[in-house]
Amino acid sequence: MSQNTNELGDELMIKFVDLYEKTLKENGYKLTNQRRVVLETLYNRVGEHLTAEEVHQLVKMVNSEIGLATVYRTLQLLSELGLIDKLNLDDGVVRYEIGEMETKHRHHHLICEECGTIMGVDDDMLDALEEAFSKKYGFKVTDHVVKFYGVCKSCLQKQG
Amino acid sequence: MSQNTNELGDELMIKFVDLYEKTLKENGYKLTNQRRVVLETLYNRVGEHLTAEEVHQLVKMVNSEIGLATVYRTLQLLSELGLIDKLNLDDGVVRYEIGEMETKHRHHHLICEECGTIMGVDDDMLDALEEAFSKKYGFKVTDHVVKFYGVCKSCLQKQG
DNA sequence: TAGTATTTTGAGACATACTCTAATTAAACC
DNA sequence: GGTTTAATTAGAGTATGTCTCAAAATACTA
Repeated sequence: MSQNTNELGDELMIKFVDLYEKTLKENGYKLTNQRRVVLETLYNRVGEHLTAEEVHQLVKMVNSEIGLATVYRTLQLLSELGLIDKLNLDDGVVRYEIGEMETKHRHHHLICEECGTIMGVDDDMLDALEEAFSKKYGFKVTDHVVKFYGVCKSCLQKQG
Repeated sequence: MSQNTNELGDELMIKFVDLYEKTLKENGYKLTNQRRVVLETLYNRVGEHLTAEEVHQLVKMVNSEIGLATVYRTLQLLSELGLIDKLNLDDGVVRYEIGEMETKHRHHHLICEECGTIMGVDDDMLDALEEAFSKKYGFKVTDHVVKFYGVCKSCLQKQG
């Protein structure tokens, strides 16, 4: 049985997994089969915001032996390493997503309160704001989380 | 026994509770004794970021009969009505805070990763950003949550 | 390649923040 | 004051997420 679950030979995915393996190794972690499957699953769902439970369901389709605890641990680890993004919408579940390889992992979210759609938006408009805060409050900003709530384009259109 | 737990006759607090009662009534809710105690407790802790459990502890000092579930419900309700702010730092507990009456309840937070201090910051620097998003993505922003992580002034000084 | 040390995993028990239920109590409105 | 409606209490229940520990996989060394 192949170690790699991607039988189609998707070059991009291989490149992507290689890159992530490098980061794992640099931090003293191993790219296990389970971690690879989680990564590939996320890769196949770029732009979606999945809960640990959802990831577990998807992952089990590839390897039904993988446990929920492993998925939780893996998502947490990948998130700590900055390989994936964690998103908390205050609805009692934490979501994770993987970004495009090229873009920075850090971005904002537009959350539609009508249909629940979550849009990831890459934008560094906040860099200036960070500097302003540094000066004004003597606070050295190292990271930020920004969520915009509102109504998305398509819901606005439906409302007329 | 007095209905009002504030025996000192703090005019500001009375004014404050009156204002909040008005908002509750306008939305079809009653200002019960329990809700008043929760409000007064928060009022006495302006600027702090309390968990439901902490609020419950404080509230029980005034009226030991008040249950935890009521505190949870009250905090949720007040938050929905915009009377208090909800803050999620992703550490498994939701915190609540009450703002000064004069200032808008919506503000940003600076979270020090060294000492855990949470600073509330009133600033409308994001208004411009909201407009930019509206134009760029056709997304009508109605609210936003912004958290800055980093190192606070006093921790920076300690580090030298 | 065999042996050893270190990580990682899996299953399920566990922890904990929060919510629901149903009977009781309190508040609002004539 | 009596009626209606909303709110509260206590504790059982729910759900997300974590911990434990034996077993397995991986990396390291000879």
